[in-house]
Amino acid sequence: MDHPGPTTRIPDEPPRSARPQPGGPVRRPGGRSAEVRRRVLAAVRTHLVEHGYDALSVDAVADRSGVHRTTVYRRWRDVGGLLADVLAEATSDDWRPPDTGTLAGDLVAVNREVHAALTADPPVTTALIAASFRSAPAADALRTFWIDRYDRCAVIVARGVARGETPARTDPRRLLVAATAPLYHELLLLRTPADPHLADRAARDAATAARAGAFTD
Amino acid sequence: MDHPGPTTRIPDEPPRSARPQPGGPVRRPGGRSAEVRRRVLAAVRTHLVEHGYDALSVDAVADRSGVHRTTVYRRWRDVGGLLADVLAEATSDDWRPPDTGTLAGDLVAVNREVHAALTADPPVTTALIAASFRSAPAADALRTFWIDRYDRCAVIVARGVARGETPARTDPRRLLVAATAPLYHELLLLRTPADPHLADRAARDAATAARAGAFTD
DNA sequence: ATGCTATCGCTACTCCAGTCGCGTTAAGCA
DNA sequence: TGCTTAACGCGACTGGAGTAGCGATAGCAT
Repeated sequence: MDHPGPTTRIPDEPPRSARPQPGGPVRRPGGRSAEVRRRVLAAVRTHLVEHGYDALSVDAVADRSGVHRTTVYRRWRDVGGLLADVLAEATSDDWRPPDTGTLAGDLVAVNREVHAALTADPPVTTALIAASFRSAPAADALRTFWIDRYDRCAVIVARGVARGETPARTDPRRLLVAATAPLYHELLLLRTPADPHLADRAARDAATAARAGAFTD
Repeated sequence: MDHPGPTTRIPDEPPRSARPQPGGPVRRPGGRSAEVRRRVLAAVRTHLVEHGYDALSVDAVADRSGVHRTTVYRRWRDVGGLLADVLAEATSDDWRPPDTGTLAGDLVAVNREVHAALTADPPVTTALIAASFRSAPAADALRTFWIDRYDRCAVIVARGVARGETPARTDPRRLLVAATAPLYHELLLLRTPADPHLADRAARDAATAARAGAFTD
């Protein structure tokens, strides 16, 4: 599943105030509004890397980005809104689930992406999930994202059915949740130290279950 | 797994200030300290029922319990500490995992308890989990609780092995996490509406997986 | 009954999250 | 080029989370 992961690049922070250029006005693609957004989101990512989620605040982001705190409150409402926007910026509309040729392979690939997102630096995904318990914008963004991603991944199960790897009546979402839920549970709720085999094991356990007829009524 | 559930009884809130009784001093079993604790924890539960987790605060609990806010901060540190103590009060040292005669039956029984806890009123468990992202006392209490409960449930898997329902090499914790994680994932992270069949399905899916040799390396 | 200690209550304080009103400025359009 | 509007900056404000110091009181031991 597509989450912001370690390959998400942090763009350089632009200068605090753009200086007039020789020969013409300062160029601001997307207008002042877009530049404000770029600076603010860059500040969120940098602050997360350096200080973690607990230290993330609207004031901290405003100070680092040079955008006034009132503007940040006005546009993003709270820390959760900031994180939701960082996620929105980082995720790709054209993301597609992996296609490795086997159900287990696809689930392993998805779980590796989820694992990478949950252990990434900056910890955007874990921060957004934590924020979702306190912030409506964060909860909304997360729900929307997950609905979309679980929908897109249904094709993994359809391929499995087509290959005869799993019964035709397999509930796709139920299987996908079974594959991914242990990662979220272990890393976010139980807070167990990251186990490099966790993602693959959970995926393979789910594939074994599917083959055996689980996830069907 | 033992969570405070709908059967947890809310004791009546004692009067704000105990009045001298005819013929002798006010009786305070456990001393003033114990009475303060009873009143504070009762206030936490009542406030959760009436206003939910978002409205829970140290000041609200102090007002409702008649215990000074400084005392509440001093003893419980934050809202998470309050919720951790409510959990401690409600959980039973002698809880044992269910023993229904089958692996699937045991997992279903555990999952029903987890489901009851996650959908209970007052929502102590969900509140504590939400608070654990912000409060060290809450995170510590939850971790300790879960380590204990997953350990105690290992016997469910041992019985399954003894009955020949699952291979001898089955990893107990991995199976238990696979059975319970979808409930937490759906109800707390994905926030999907409570599905009466969720608990049973997740449990049976895990039992099917175990029978098929999942959760072994 | 008295003294000591742990616990609690009280008030004032700091700091931070969040908001408001108003002026400034960027940007688009006629 | 000028006007209008949207977005931003600024400073002041409110309310709530959290803390500190000190006095009062409950409870226990002598």
